[in-house]
Amino acid sequence: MAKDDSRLSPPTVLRLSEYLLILEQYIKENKEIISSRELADAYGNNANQVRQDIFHLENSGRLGQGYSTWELAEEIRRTLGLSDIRKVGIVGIGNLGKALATHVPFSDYGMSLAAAFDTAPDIIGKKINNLHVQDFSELADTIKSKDIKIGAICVPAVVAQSVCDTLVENGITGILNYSRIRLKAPKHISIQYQQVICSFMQLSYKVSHD
Amino acid sequence: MAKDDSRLSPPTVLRLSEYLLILEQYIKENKEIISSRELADAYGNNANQVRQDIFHLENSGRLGQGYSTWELAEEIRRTLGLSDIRKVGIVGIGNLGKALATHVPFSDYGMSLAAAFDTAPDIIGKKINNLHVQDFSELADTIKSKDIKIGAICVPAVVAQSVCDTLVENGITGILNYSRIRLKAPKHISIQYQQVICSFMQLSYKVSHD
DNA sequence: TAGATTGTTAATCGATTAACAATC
DNA sequence: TAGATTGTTAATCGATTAACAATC
Repeated sequence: MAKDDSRLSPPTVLRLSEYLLILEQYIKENKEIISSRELADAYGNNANQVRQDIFHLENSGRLGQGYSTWELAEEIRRTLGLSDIRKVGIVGIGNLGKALATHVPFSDYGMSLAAAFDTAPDIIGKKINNLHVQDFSELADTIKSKDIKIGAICVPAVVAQSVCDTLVENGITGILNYSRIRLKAPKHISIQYQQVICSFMQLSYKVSHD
Repeated sequence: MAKDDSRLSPPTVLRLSEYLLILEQYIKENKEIISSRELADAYGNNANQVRQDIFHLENSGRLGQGYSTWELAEEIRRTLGLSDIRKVGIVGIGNLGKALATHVPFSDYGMSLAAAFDTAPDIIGKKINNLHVQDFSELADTIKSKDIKIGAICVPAVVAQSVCDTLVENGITGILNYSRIRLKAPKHISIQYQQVICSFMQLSYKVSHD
């Protein structure tokens, strides 16, 4: 039964995560079945690509009958490593950090927000999403004791690298970087860049070529 | 002189925008020259790819001598359509919208934040980054009179589609979507999805395969 | 000059699209 | 059964990597 374990390509991983959002919508509306055609229409690609993506999962739909929305959602979650709760920590509770902490539905997608850190005295101790913002100096202890493996960096550029270093020293293996600099880290650390200004620039290019 | 005008590929456009951030750093540090090797080291890819990306620009470095940081930056800006100021409007001034409005350095990259909208009475009228938050009902008039072409949607999922429709009706051609739903819009509208939870999921996959 | 480094073509690799037999 | 739809292979397309002559 075990399909060959080779890595999924980044574009496929991205699309699978986006399919999941669509599936949740379907599930909420009590739709139990979705075809590759429907999913493609909702996503904006084509049925061939949807099937090819799903083909890489270990098991999927029933020949000729479409996919069970919740079975497919579950399978995507499992494949993305979201079956046992992944704990996330956010460093920097400015507007952006606050937005992540309050609006990202971690628990709907197999994750949990386990800690939030800042250095500003007027923010430390505040409650946010059932969590007390902790002093940055407690970071090392907390991420070790809570076994947090993913960190989101939402601090100003000048301190981002040092925050990164601290996270790495204490066992974080995945970093989501919202700061505006490239981070240096050992190769075994996965870094995902999420530079807002770059999205606007990409859009600018698209807009100017239509 | 005109190089063939064919579109740059999305991965190339993304990288170019990211190179620009690195170049700005170099320029700030008064470094005038950068080699493909250095840029690749800073970015985390290889010199071949850097040169291949730059090759698609109309003009670039000097054979054997590396690239002038500011000439290359300027050329990237030009290519991405950032030479004449692109006006951006943000809809939804919650934590996320506020973060975009206050922390994204639009003006450093050939853009300008020209308007911000919300529906909450306690937010409307507030000053944010030299801009008064306007009532959503003024959106149509404002984006037409100010000729805003790019809109960022930072509203809750339930109203995102209707905001999108309003933007499209009034001449917006590029949309940055931070809401958690897929938007339906005419084909000539460029939509860039920026779903935060999906970045976390991608990271989860990476982390679980190391 | 010699070493460094670009511009550019060619080769490789990987992702998307197309096609269709198998199945319900 | 016939129509719909999947699983899966093959063909196409595009992006990355390698290589090197040209140039400073």
